Amino acid sequence: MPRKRRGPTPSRSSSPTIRDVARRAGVSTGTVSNVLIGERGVRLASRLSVMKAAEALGYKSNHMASSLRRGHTRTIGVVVPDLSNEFFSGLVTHWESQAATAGYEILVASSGDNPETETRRIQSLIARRVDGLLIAAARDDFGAIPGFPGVLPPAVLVDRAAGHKRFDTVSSDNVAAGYEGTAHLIKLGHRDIALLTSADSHLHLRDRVQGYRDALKEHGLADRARLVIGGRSVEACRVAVEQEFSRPRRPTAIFASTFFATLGAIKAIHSLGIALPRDISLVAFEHSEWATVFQPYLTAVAQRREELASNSWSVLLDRIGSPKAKPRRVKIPVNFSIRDSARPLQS
Amino acid sequence: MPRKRRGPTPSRSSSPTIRDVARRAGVSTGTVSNVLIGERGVRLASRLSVMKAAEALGYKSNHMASSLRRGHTRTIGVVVPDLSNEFFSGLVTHWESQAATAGYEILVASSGDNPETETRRIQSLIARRVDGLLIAAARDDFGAIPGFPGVLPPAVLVDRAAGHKRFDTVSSDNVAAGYEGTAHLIKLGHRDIALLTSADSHLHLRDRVQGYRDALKEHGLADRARLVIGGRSVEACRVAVEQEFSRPRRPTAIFASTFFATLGAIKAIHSLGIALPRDISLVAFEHSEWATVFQPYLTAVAQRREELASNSWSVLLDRIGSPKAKPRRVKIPVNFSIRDSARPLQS
DNA sequence: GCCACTTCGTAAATCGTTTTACCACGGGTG
DNA sequence: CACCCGTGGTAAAACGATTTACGAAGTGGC
Repeated sequence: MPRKRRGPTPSRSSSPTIRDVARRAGVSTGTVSNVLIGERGVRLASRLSVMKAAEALGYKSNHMASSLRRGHTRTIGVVVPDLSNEFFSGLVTHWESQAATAGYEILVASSGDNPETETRRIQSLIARRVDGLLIAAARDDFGAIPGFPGVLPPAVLVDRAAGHKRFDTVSSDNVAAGYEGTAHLIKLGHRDIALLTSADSHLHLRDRVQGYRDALKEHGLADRARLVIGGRSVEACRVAVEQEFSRPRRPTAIFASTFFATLGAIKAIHSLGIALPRDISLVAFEHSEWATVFQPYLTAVAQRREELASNSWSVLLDRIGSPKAKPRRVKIPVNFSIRDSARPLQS
Repeated sequence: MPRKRRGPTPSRSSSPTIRDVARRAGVSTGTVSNVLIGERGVRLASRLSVMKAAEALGYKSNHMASSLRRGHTRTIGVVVPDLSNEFFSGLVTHWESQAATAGYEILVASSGDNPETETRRIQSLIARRVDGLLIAAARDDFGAIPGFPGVLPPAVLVDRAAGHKRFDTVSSDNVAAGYEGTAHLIKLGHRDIALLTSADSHLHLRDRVQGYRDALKEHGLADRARLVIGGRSVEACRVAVEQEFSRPRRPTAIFASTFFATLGAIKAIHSLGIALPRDISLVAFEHSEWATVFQPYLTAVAQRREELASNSWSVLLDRIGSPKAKPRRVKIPVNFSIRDSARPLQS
């Protein structure tokens, strides 16, 4: 009783659908799908006519519909504290390129290093049913979020929250970073070394402090530790350094253990009228092309962004492939480059 | 004859659906939808029970399904040449924050400043049915892409391809930028001013050159133009400057009209052993926090990233709202800051 | 008491794919 | 010739939401 036909659906002005293609090629939508996806064999004649029809109509598969049916979106959510920080934009750049070659797209979200914002942004990405999440977390205690670990899609914690119990993590060896920079300064004869950091709230920052302390202790300088906690801005770090310098015994070297700390320390040195590296030595944390034009050329710790990115990407894909596997913990060494901003102590 | 029930669908381990919520609350899915969207009135009792059920189940609306039905994705595609360039990552940062507050998400794609890659990436974003596109284009002639202008969703061309006929455009006033920097150097007494640029292939770069020429002409120096085309990397620009300095009459000032040009010029100046700003003056293009610690403090043109970003965002939303309106062309002034790297010419 | 109108709810259609279940057709085999 | 099997095709059932069409109450006016 085929009298009562399907509603007209008079091919709206919007994109052509698989049905339009099927109609034009004189086959069913199933066949069109098979041609386009290549799951099942299709006779050459039909295949050709489908392809011609698709071409003629300028057909583009609707990703929404396809995702809905297949149950995955081929989309990865990326959450970073601050995209305008070159370290994170570098990570995202690498991820984007990995994604593009693997047929994925990435949704990026900024947390502003704020746990509440981060939670909201992650929720939103989950609602969009991302296949996976790459997170440079704003906090170390990820499991504590109500209802989180359960419904979270496969996720990898990058750079932050190393060694979390329930997630895969990929991060730099921050303890070694702190150790190496400090040991270098000690070897140059420095005894009063200030470690400048942005905050003591994050594990990865505390790890750098740990490395600093380890190096001091190893050289019998444990009681010489001078921890300066600036804040999460260049200005805050500058102020902190200036204050430190107003105290009785001035440090002869500064180890700036974050990007903000690096810029803040340099600013303070300028404003105090001290000569770098003659009057003070500096070991920096940096990721920027600017560092190559800065004088003196900075002795610095640099994280291997590319390795961090590519490792976390493949760990995430593995995790998507086998959700049940035991969480992995990848640690990436850092590069330490000895250049001109740290000099032997003049006695 | 309700004997033959619907298939069981025994609530897989994955996310709960609206049907699960409906079942638990003892209402229909339509009602649940009405509660959650708030389109139609629902009695308080039902509303409450729905909300309780949704809460208990941890229900999160499936964005794919909803997009498919509603015909929009609340997703904006963002295409930039290079995300690790601070200028673009700054734009994306602002866009992301606008998006987050407006309930959108952004898909980011890098073109590598390569037209073919750009086309591919845009096609992919279109397949994902983004509601709009923010594009810092890799080319000026956007209409020439086969089959493009037709199926393209609402799009705004940002920073590049200013004044395109068929698209909205938002960009800096590059002619003014070129003019202002040059005029400043002329005012300081310089007559041999080299303009260093990365390429002559892009309109926005040619505009800066235009401003440079305008300023020269206005001061009767039209025949003193020295255009140095470096390349799209710091190194290429450095080499170009060094070559320029090996020619008979050395310039007394450089106007670096891109980010790469700025870094390249500084590197060249260092390697040539010239003193900045004593022996040579420099006007830079910059966007980085590093510039604030660089000495001498750079006299520089800076684009207003935030205005660029917020303007393009709202133009895009307008365009989505009224697709038929005439293309708009927004031009944003630049900031020119006189600081220490350009000095009066010593005669 | 009857009619019109509002309010609230439901079933089913729809969005555009993919995939399942089934069928028709030939060709080979025993 | 009967049977089986592989191939290529189709109709229809998903996927999970929104929205339409319609019906059942309740309310108020006359």
